[in-house]
Amino acid sequence: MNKILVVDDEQSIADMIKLCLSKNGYICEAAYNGMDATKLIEEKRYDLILLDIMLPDIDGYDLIEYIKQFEIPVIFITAKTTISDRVKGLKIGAEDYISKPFDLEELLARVGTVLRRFNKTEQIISIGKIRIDTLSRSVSLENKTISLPAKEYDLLLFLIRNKNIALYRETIFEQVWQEPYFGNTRTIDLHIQRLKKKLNLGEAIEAIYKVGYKLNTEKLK
Amino acid sequence: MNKILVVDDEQSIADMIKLCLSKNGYICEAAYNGMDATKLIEEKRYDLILLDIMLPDIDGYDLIEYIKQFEIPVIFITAKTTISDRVKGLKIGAEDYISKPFDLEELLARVGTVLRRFNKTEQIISIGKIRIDTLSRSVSLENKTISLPAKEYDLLLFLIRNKNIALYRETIFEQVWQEPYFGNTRTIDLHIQRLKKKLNLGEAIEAIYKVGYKLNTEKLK
DNA sequence: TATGTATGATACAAATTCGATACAATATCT
DNA sequence: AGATATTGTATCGAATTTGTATCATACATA
Repeated sequence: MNKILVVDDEQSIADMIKLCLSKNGYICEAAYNGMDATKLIEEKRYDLILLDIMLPDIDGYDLIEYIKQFEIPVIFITAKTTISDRVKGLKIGAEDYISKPFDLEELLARVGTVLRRFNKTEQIISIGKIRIDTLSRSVSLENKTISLPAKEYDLLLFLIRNKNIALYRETIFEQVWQEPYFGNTRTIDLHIQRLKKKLNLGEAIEAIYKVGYKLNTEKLK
Repeated sequence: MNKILVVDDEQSIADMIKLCLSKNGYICEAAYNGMDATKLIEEKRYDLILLDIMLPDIDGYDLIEYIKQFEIPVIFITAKTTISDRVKGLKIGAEDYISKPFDLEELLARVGTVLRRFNKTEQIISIGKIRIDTLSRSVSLENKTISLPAKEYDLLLFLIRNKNIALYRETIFEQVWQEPYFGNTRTIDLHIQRLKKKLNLGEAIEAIYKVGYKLNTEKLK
């Protein structure tokens, strides 16, 4: 469970975000001004901070400077959308930014991405003889390091996080490739084959005819 | 089978939603005002309620308060899209909201998500000696895994979800094959036969002369 | 009971899918 | 830039699924 702090002086917005995140499996707290935020950050270990740059008492850019020492990733929430603001935010150390008014779906997606990027989720995943270190993005099979390119790694992680679930090609593509799926492409199949070969998953990754694939943990050797 | 109540004073919209949900495997009823809604909610056990907040006789926010005691998740349908409305809706206990005009696909997706979140969808379906895991898309008979191709699997699920109901070939075809039915084809019969054979359903799947088929659970061994 | 039609059974043909391989296009690194 | 690695497309063939055809049998109804 990841802990997230929302900092926004517009209480309604902070609460909405908090509610949304809470409903989606995060532990979430809100602060309505900069001072409270700093106190909370010192007290607790957050995995991510959502920060409105326009705060009444403290300048958001100062606050992010302060947060840096704790090595907590930050997503900017901002009404300002000029390029220069974005640049300033990102330059100064924000991991991402999102402009008001925003879609909660979008927010969730970004939160997920940043948390994953910082591997605030599980660090070591072991399954069968495969071991994944999400921090270093390295994979080993029977203690021998296997080098996996980005897409194959992402696909593997997705399969493992959804093990024993029949996954439609569409789902796989949209989650791993992050683009809409129009069918009639063999890209997924190719990558599946490569994974099977490299990690000896010939048995465990089952093709589901006309549907997609499934990682069957019972067939792991 | 999930039961869903749609509450909207715009009768055309309520009916459209009802039709859409019915066609997609939900049991759906509609209420066109708040009073009728409360009566229905007391009578029957719904798995989900789609609620327009702008009702003529009862305030939507009051209605949701009333629904709380039944622990039924609610999705707001709203024309209002201001942040403060969303906040109010979510704060007060709605699981999600969807703004008019909305896409029926989107509605279906959200309905599915909320039902899943509340574990209202059965992941495991057991019927007689047959057991289906809808997540892994696997079927077993007396604990032996039976591999079913896509169409047969879909057909089986449809029969089970509509057990003890006489199903017209037309209905079966349009639901399982998702294309219009022009008759004069034996496709369904074939698939029925294959299911019977593989799953020992010779008795239970009854042919209804000139109509179609019925899965009779009383004749399950 | 006779008759026309509907369904069951079997065989077979058409269509689709998926694994394998080769290779071209991109991206990354030195 | 050149080399290397990654990523995706194209093609082929085997296996599977899916649907049609055919014949036998069962059924409803007159």
